[in-house]
Amino acid sequence: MRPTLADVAKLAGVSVATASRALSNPDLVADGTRRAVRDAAASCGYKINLVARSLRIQRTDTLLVLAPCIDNSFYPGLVHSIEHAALAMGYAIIVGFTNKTDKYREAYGELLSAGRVDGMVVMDGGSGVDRFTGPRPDLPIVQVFDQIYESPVPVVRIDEQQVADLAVRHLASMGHRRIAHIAGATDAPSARQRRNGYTAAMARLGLPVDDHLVRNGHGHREGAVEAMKELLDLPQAPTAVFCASDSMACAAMDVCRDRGIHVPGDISFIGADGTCDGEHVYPSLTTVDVPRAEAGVLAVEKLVGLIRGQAVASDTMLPVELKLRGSCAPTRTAVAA
Amino acid sequence: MRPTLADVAKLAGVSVATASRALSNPDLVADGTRRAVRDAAASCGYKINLVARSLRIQRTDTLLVLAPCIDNSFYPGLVHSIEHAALAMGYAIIVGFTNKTDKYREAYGELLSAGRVDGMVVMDGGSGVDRFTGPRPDLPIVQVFDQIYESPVPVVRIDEQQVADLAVRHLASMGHRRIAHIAGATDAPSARQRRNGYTAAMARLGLPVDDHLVRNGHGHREGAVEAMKELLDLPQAPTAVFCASDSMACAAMDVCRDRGIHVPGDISFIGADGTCDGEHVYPSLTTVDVPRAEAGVLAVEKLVGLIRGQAVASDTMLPVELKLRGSCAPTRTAVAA
DNA sequence: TTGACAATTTAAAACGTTTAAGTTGTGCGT
DNA sequence: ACGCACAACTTAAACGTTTTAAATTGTCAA
Repeated sequence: MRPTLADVAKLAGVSVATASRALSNPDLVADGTRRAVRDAAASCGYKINLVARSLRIQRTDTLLVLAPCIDNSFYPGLVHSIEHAALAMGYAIIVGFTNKTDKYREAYGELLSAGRVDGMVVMDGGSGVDRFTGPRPDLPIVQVFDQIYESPVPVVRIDEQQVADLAVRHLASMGHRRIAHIAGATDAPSARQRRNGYTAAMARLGLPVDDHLVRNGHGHREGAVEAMKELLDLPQAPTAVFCASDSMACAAMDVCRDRGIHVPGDISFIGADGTCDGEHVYPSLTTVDVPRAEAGVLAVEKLVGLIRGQAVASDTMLPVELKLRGSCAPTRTAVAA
Repeated sequence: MRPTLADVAKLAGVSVATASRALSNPDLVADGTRRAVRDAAASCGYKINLVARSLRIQRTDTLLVLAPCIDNSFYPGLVHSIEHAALAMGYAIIVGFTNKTDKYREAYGELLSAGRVDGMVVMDGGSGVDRFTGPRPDLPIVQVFDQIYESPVPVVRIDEQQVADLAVRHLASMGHRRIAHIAGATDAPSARQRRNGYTAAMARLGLPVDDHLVRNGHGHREGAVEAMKELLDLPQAPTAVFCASDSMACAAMDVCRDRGIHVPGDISFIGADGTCDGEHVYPSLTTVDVPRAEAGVLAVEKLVGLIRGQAVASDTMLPVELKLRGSCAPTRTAVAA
């Protein structure tokens, strides 16, 4: 059997209370006692039982991080920064990948409801606000990017409209007028906002908003491939495409390569998210960078504030910026002019 | 305050013991009582406190999964299968990314030592057997692919020598004789074994083992880029390269593209791991596929067996297989012949 | 009416820690 | 010599469950 504090206490010839203090609150005991207890603990290989500790102090010092999936390269960096920030603040983390299914969402949500974690960072926009029956919103929860819970559950996010605006304006500045959009999963709020942002930006610039130029890529490669094929088969194909994610942009560029269409000579591409996906393709992908690392750190700080009962800003909006790489070029007419 | 079992019991007019039974062991109480307790629980929004439960039953029904990093695309699929298998067997999981640092390894290892999880799946070969001071080896631990703990801590793995053998034999069968190897991180046992396997396979086939043809890619893109440049600058460059991982192979192929060297016309590439990395590059990467999904499931089954005190096989070896794609071609001389 | 027996339910202990409140002992000022 | 402050330690309660062993019911046969 594993030695408990009682064993250590007996070994050191003190009470359990003193043993506890000596190990976790050393200032409160005399030097000699402290040493005796520590020696006793070491000699019998004592390890604290964190479950018992948590029950007593009513904290677990653990956070739950809920991400949609592990295979999308958008989240690793985000999870990483959250993990780092959490550990620095004395919290362990549990990462849960929901795979965008409610079954998993609820399974992990239980951990918060059942007190196994002190708070939760949700990054999973979810397939429908109404269907997600997560933990009660008055528990410590912070959302990142996509919103599931209504205000006042805090959120750290970016201006999704601005993402689209930067992308479209960049393409327009290079002379493009027929700019297409390959949209992300329709049930993700951020994808819908990017789509709206695209339409708004086009209108603002006086560019024709042709419904045929907006295709649903469903947020994954296969969808983007399909969408791109449709775009290329149009009577008047676009000269530029704004994709709602880098992975879709890469897939769409692959379609062009297969058809012998040159990027960016014949057609320009711009992605969004700033993931490493677009870094090692040819040509490398120009994209709108999302500050994931900052978002992660801010989310943790906010969550810890919430847990400690402090007041926290409920809505934080982070700036995005264009990351220029090699997939965009001026139109032929613009070059000729 | 959150309602406890005592609140539910009072509300239902029964004792705490009966309330507990009604909720977690329904067969042991009368129908009416069961209904009364359930109604009471629902009406006051009772949620069980898993920490208290764990303390009492001396189990957490949670497993720890230790992966080296989240950004390497090798692990997501593995973690995924582990997660799935664990949930199916009634276990929750905590995924820890060690980033290959001992600080993180120890931080996560504490969770096992301190009883916050029932067992651990380790996939982190680690930067040195001796430096890793993880949980005691007599706790329930299963290793996947890379070995940190000595036998008898069980391991699920593949024959790393066979990985190299398949790769080299495939290239040789296409007429290649000057076959180079870009090796992985020197401190990872699996990388060392692949390297040895390469040498052995070359020797077995009677091919010249030239020290200049073996380069250390350190397991990451940057290292592979450096290694590939050196290989191309050799007086006699190789006609084929076996890379210890897909990501390194992709990076190495990028170097060739930048230099105008055609793959597979001028030089052939074969990777290892079977990740999606090599799927969407051009040309797509021929590779030696590692059965990650199976390994994950087996590891969990083994771990749960260990936790339940059953005897488990200590060493399971899984077969690997060649996954043919587009990055290998016969040598010019082989074609001419 | 009584005892035996099964079906329910309950009281109380236990899991391993932390901590409020209480005890002891020492030194110091008066 | 007395009381007092203070340091050091201990006792005991508490956290919220589960479960053993015991108690309470009700039923039925003798």
